[in-house]
Amino acid sequence: MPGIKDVAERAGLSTATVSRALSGKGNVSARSRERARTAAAELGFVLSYHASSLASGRNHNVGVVVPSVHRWYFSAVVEGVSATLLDAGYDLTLYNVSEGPDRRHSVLNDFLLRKRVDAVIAVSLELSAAEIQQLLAIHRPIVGIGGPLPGASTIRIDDAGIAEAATNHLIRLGHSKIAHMTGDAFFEQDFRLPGMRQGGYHKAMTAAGLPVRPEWQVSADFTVQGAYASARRLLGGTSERPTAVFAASDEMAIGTILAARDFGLRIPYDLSVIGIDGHELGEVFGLTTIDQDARGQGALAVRLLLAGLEDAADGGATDTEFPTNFVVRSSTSVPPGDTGPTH
Amino acid sequence: MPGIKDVAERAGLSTATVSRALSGKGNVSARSRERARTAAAELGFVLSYHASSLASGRNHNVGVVVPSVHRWYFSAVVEGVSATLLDAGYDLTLYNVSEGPDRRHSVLNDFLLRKRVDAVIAVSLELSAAEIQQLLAIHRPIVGIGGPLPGASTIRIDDAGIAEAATNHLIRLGHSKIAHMTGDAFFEQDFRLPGMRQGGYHKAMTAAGLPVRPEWQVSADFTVQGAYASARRLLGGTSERPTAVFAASDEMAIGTILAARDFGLRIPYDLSVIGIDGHELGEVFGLTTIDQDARGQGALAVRLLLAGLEDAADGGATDTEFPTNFVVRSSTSVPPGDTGPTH
DNA sequence: GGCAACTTTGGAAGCGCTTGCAGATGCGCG
DNA sequence: CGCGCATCTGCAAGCGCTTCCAAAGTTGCC
Repeated sequence: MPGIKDVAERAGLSTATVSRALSGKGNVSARSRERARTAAAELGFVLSYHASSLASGRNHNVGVVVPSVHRWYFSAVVEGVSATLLDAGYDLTLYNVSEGPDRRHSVLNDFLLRKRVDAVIAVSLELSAAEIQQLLAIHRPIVGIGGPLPGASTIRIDDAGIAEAATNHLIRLGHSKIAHMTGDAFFEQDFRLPGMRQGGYHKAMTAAGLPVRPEWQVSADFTVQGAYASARRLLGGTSERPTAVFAASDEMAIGTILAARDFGLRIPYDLSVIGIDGHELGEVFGLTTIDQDARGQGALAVRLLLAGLEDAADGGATDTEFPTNFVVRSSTSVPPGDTGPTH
Repeated sequence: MPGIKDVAERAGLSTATVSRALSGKGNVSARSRERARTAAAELGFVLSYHASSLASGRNHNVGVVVPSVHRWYFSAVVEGVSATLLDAGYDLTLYNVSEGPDRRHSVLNDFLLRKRVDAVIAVSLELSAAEIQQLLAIHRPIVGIGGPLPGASTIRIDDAGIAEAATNHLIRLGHSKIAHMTGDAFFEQDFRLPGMRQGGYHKAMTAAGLPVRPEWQVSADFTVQGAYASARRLLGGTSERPTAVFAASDEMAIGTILAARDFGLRIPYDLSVIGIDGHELGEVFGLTTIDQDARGQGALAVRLLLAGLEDAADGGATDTEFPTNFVVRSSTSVPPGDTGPTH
């Protein structure tokens, strides 16, 4: 493998000049730059990543910690992160910690702290204050996607607000018997996202003077299959059936629709369903939802990070609210027996 | 940040001994090892990744190239890869090349070749002979998952065989009007997987003396929504309707089931559907399928790779066939009007 | 008890770059 | 024409480890 020395020799320059020429930093005459470039190209030379990282202290590598890349939201975020990072010439080191907190812990200690990454993006992961301090202590910017990360920059959507909006959409259509499907155990590790959305639902219901019936509060694990099981219980039970369901995610909304179909309920005539996410499958099910551009969130996270790395001005922690987009399709309409919206 | 020197000083040893003690390579007395360990722990010392890589030539990092981490199969493989790699103390650098061939190309040149990774795992990506040579030339073992990669080790399932088995399952139930949904454009970049599965279908049909009707050969992009659209055309068209559909993936099978339901077809009474994958949603839909353990494939790939790296005995290219598992659920049964299997 | 054969240790030379520093070169202007 | 300043270049000192080599310490055996 050719080294920078070989290039220098061939170009008739010193390694210092070649290094400057290829990296674009420092003053180099056009002639030298050209020579260095052609020599490098002719030899098929590529900088040794480790050598330059060691010498410069920069890695061009960011660590991404996600609960599970096999889930819709996280993989979408990772795609956004990946594309933006690749464009900027950065590597992405993936830490998929689906095995649980132990894995998360060891990843932090054994990998992230080993000076391999310039920064870390934590998706929907709640790090302890101590963990954040560790990272900040070694001057690694952190950005969290999906919730507050004390001391770090974050990107999040207005969970409470959109949940309220979703609920209000149903209320405005004339519904009063509105159930809510929220998240459960799996998302304990996250930023209490289910709680925030639930809060928005409560707020809207209360503001409209509607009862929040306990038997209409169900939960699932944010998957279609989990929601399907929960929805069967909700809709097939002996208690009165709601006329609308607000699910905290599109996958859960879809699970609910599937369960409803099993009971012969027609969507939206017998049951309105609304979700949150902007899942690709939404279209097939005609799902009304609030689209959060997960890829866009990932891309933004990277841009924030890189801005911070380049400026070196440690910018301080910022908290960015990412915009969402209400998408009305055919899974919501007026309640059964109703003739139109309340006004 | 403490360096190995600080540890050596504190432990009253040389850096050489500390290095050996911490890495476990070379002979070190129990006493020295203990001292080095405690000193390191007390100082919160972690090896600098780049420095040790540079000095040793080993990276403890493998590159994983996938078409898109947002798709079921790839993300499952990545999870398997990730878990196994993390256990072995390796980093995983993710190259998500969903933006197309240009991205794939630049990734290879700008990243993989920069000596950053010890090995690469390519998932369902067809690399050109030249690309493979480049990687092999710099002594980077490659393993491909999902098809033949000339010169590299591969892991794959018996696509033709399971497609044949799936088709035979339908034939044995008494079906003769069997449609096939195969993949399309997106998978051009892959290992002709659709073609292999199609081949198996053809073989089974022909062996049973059944016609392969062109109007029953449809294709989609391996997604639920794509298959849904195709299936609507297949089932809602004017031509005779098949009594069974063999879809080349579970997601496409699910899309087919959804479309069938739209037409009021009952599964499996009016239409049998079988897929391939072992998708989590299979259970909700009662989908009969052939389970390929995607996570397991990822894990195996890593094990092969590490074995190769450790032995340094460049093992040569191996081709491993990964076992699959037939899962019969409720989406397949005898054809309408039939009373039971043929024997 | 002495010698060969191990085991353990430290010195020091890199690994392949980047970058501070100082010298060389070029240019504008009085 | 000479001086000052800006631009370009090369030398050499690292970056923080690993590992070769030789020296020192142990052990076992005849």
